[in-house]
Amino acid sequence: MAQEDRRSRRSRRLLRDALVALVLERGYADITVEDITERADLGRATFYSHYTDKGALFTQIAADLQAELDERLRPLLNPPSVGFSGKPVLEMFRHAAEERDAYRVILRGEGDGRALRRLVDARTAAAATVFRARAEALGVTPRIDVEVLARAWVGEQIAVLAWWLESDPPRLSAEEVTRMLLDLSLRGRYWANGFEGEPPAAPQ
Amino acid sequence: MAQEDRRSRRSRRLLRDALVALVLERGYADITVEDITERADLGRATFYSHYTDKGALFTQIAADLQAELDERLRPLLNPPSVGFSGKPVLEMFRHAAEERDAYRVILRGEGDGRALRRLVDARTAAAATVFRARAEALGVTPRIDVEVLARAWVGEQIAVLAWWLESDPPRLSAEEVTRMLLDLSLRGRYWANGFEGEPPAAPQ
DNA sequence: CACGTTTCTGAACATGCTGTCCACTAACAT
DNA sequence: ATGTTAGTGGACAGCATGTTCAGAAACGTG
Repeated sequence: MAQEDRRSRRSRRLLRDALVALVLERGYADITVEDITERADLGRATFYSHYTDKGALFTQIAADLQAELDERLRPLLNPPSVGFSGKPVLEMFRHAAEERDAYRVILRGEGDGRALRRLVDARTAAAATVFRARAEALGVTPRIDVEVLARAWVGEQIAVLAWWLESDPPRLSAEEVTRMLLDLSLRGRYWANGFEGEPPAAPQ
Repeated sequence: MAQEDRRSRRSRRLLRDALVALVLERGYADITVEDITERADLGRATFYSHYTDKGALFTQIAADLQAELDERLRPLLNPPSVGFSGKPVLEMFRHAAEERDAYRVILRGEGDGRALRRLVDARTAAAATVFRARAEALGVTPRIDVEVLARAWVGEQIAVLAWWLESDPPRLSAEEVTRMLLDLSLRGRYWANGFEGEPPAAPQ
């Protein structure tokens, strides 16, 4: 009743780890299948018995990560609440911290950026849905196009996350960064420099 | 006194255009040097008399574009003004509209995302400088870390720009999108749904 | 433990792209 | 008209790819 042969699991894990490590060191394009199997201490033929090529392994890694993130965000996005708690953002940052290297690979846009685009598109779609639901619940028409709103919001998150994951050691905690992101996003940069005393309280 | 042989200019331009077109069609990784020269209607040997490899051509394209953008932004960023006019953002959007295909290639993160990262880092550095100068001129301490502020602001711009360049035909003009971006960035999403009546006027 | 099954492995192979070289021709600037 | 520079096609070795196969090793199970 075992789900899979232990050797297969081991090999896949080794190949995955080897690819991530090598991409961080030398970049996706400069790596050969043999580099990967050498680092993983496996025969080259073993690679091809698991994946059709380097791209397939990379795609799998990205897809797994994406699925894991979606899984963790699901309970926070469903049902959609009207207020912005910032919980999904914090959860993404925590997930990224746990899977730091894999995230760095993807956020660097390795592999022609397909994986990154996929991630951004998924988060953007989710954000747009929330914004639309919120506008409808409040019976208002957003002064800013929802698509622009969602792209900007996700662009902000991803850009800051990418920077945060590359800084070593991190000057700020996940909680601090996401608090800033949420604050900035809700209240705007206008207040960011201390203009006009205390800014209004953020909504719940 | 001619700066360069007409044939060289012609070949470089043809190779450049061919690469950009092919990358948009099939993606950077799937393209061979022969594909490029075939599309450009040149001999393969000609390619190697101009560039060492595919990456060199790509890097050159990205560097040229970057230099052109920097040139156009220089007068708008120097000297740094205290207020946010949004002019640099609009100028970038206009430049991108003129060089749409080349921008799309770079913003998709083709070529392992190096070119995109370079672009983002340059704009982030410029933004951070402006933010710091502004905070100092006003004698205030920003409530949000300047690095986070700059990363978020540039991430917003780039994400929206990438989306805008891919939409066809564009639903919004460059002026409309940049106005939204500036508005959003200055006043925040808190007001974006029509909360609390009129938001405060943006600073000059 | 003993069994049948699955995975790993190294070697060999054809294929395709790379980057270099060269001799020849065409296009150029003056 | 002339000397110079660029483009061309062909040939070449080098390297990574993806496939195949038969033997060895590790596995799950009863």
